Amino acid sequence: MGFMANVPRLDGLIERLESADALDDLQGIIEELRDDLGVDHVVYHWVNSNGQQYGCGTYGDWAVRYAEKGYLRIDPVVQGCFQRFHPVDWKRLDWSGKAARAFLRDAIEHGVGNQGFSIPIRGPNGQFALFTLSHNCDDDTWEAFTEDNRRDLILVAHYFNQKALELEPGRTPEAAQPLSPREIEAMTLLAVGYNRAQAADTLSISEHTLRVYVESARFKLGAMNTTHAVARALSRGLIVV
Amino acid sequence: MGFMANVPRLDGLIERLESADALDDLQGIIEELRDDLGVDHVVYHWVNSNGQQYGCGTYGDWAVRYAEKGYLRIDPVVQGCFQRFHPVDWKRLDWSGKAARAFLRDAIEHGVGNQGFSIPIRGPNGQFALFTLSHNCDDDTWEAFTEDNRRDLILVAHYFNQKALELEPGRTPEAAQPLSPREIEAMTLLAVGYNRAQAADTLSISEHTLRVYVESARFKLGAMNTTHAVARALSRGLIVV
DNA sequence: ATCTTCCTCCCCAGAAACTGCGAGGGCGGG
DNA sequence: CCCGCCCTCGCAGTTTCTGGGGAGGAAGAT
Repeated sequence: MGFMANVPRLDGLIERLESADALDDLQGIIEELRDDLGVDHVVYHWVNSNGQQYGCGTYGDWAVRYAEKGYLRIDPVVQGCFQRFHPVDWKRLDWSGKAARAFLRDAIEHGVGNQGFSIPIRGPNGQFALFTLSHNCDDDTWEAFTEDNRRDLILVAHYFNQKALELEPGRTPEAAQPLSPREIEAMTLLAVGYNRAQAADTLSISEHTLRVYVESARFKLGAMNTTHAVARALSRGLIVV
Repeated sequence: MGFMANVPRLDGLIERLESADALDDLQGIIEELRDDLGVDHVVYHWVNSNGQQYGCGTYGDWAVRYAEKGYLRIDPVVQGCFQRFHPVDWKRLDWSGKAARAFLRDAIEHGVGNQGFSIPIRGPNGQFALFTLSHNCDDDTWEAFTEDNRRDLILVAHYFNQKALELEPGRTPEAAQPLSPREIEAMTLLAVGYNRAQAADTLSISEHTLRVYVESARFKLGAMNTTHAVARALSRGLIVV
């Protein structure tokens, strides 16, 4: 397999993905993909909304350092992809800011390539993941490579996330519990700045009733207070502001 | 051309999608895709969870009736796809329940095919859309057709949604005034359920100081209260919970 | 037919958050 | 050098939220 080849045997890869039945298989598949592509790193990174992370890939100790340092909060790749729909070249992200530059320096020192290409993927309940390629080369080479493989990579990322969703053990049971229509309305109004009286008035119900909805939603979401509940509902995609 | 052909000229279609610069172009592209595929209907449906909808497709008056009747709330396709990641054949959805069956009967009476295949797509800020094919044929034919075209359809749906996101008028990227590091920490802690005392303690500052951060963030975000501010910070990707 | 879930309404007291006032030191840019 | 922004801290009064009760009707599911 040569240097930065096109995605090879896409069919075979996706078939292997579909027949995988353990997270360890994913690690193997991702390493195979890295070798076939000829890039330095391939990483799948699950950004769980409660701060936990799951990932597999070829970053090695950088992944450990990343988690230890809490880089998730300042990583411009995460920040940028979270607001985008399409795959993004790292060069197009906002690397201004002291923290971002320090992060980048640290990353490169720990073996991450100077080039990167990340595909955001979103699933139900606000799930968010990143499928990332990283490599060391010049801009033109990287540009050509990503353009050639963009569509195939989108598909691979999609199937990879599908399998990861299936296999992920931490499928929070409480996340499955949906909110009732009234609860959604109530939470949405609170999320856009209404206080309880205003929200109740908007829904033409008593403030007490609205309170019941909010409490019910808070219970379902496992939240400690209203702000927490609204944050969780937003993170899980149950409401939209 | 012909009956239910494979996705033809995928490259050309995606190129047309990428060069589209108006929502009307999308309507044309979707009609072309329907003709090329040889299916009865192709529909792109933007489901905003606050009740607003945008769609384009070939449903004609059914789309109007759908909106008028508020079918969004009972449509098993929407309900089912919202909880799923992968494309889904309508047969695999839950059609039990009186409302669902009545809805299905009404749909078929208004020209919707007895077969359907819907691809859920999710974008930033909880955006959710459906890309749907519908047709009239037997189960085996439909099964074979969707299996053959699954990957191409996923890609088309992805690029279609990307363009729809670009062209959607309601995209007001409000000046994302950045929060200071301390403000981000404070808002993040509140978003994960801490109250002000706990958050202040965690940051090793006085509760009053924390309050100042929250007020400052609230002002920057144009929010009316803490809950609102946290919701906005989350929506704009300023904090990650 | 029964059971669960949802929607609606009520009271009260304590805890927490909001509003508005003010103050000082540090750090970087014009 | 001054201006603006960030970080830090205090008091007091008012409003809002939280948590504990209870209660009845309507709809859908088993």
